[in-house]
Amino acid sequence: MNSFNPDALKLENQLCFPLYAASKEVVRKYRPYLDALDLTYTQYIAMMVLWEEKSINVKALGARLFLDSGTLTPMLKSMEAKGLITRTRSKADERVVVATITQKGEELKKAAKAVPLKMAGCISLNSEEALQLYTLLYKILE
Amino acid sequence: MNSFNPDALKLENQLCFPLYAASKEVVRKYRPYLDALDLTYTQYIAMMVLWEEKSINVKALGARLFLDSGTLTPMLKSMEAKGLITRTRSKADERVVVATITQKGEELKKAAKAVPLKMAGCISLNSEEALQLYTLLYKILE
DNA sequence: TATATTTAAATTGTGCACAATTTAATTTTA
DNA sequence: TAAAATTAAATTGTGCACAATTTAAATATA
Repeated sequence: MNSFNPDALKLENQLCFPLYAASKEVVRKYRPYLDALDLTYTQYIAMMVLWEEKSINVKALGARLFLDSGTLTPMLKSMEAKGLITRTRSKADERVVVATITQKGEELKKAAKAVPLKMAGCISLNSEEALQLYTLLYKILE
Repeated sequence: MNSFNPDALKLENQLCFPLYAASKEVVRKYRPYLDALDLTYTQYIAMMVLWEEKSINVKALGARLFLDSGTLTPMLKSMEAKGLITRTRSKADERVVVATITQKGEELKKAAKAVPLKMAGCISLNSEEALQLYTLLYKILE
């Protein structure tokens, strides 16, 4: 085949573009709620992992969040500076840095509990559509 | 109601997170194809608008791409430096800056034509799922 | 028609994101 | 077990992304 769809390069025919735009819009809508917690969006998803795991090394956190050390190292340092986590080298393997949630980090969870419900109200999908979207997105990620 | 779902703050229960992660992964997959065209992803979606419209002002472009002048001004300057567009002040309204595609910008379309098909091969959705995802994402954007 | 308001870009400043490289520790293997 | 290869974080450098402010032009209104 040697001809191409002439509309293939139209913005409205891209799947990537609404994905890119919707992602940014949703993160933007989080901002006022997260500002109140003094968290950025990236810090918020890192805190979700830490509220669940209590302790995790940089590589494993990166695998969960699809982020590398270039993004995580400065972010974790800033979270440490705010007292939300501690960063310690693993005794068993000095290459590994472990982030551990602090009491202050645990306590932030109380204030964060209201965020998901507030956000749900900002997204114009019903629960069936949300589940459908969730499933399709994870299909891309796997 | 005064109790909350205890799992509401788990990463795996968020819709925002796969949206955020999938968007980044898809943009990352574009990189090798766009590097070959000397375009960033943001420049690529701007070029899609310009291939279609030939000429557009910054505000209208921002409305199409969900981007503001803080992002567009430096990006359009860099596209101008590469010879893909010209930037001119509107005669009718000196506040308005119009980006217009050049011959070189038009010619880049030939090389770009293969990109959408290559990208489609990178996304693990069939055409029905892709349409479903497209529809859900635009529901969020409206 | 002066003055106030609104509007469009540009500028400034902060924080991601990520590729590429570096550093240091650990593991392999010759 | 010494050298090579691998691995985990950190570092470096570039380019978004966006809030907030500034500048300059156009429009509204007193």
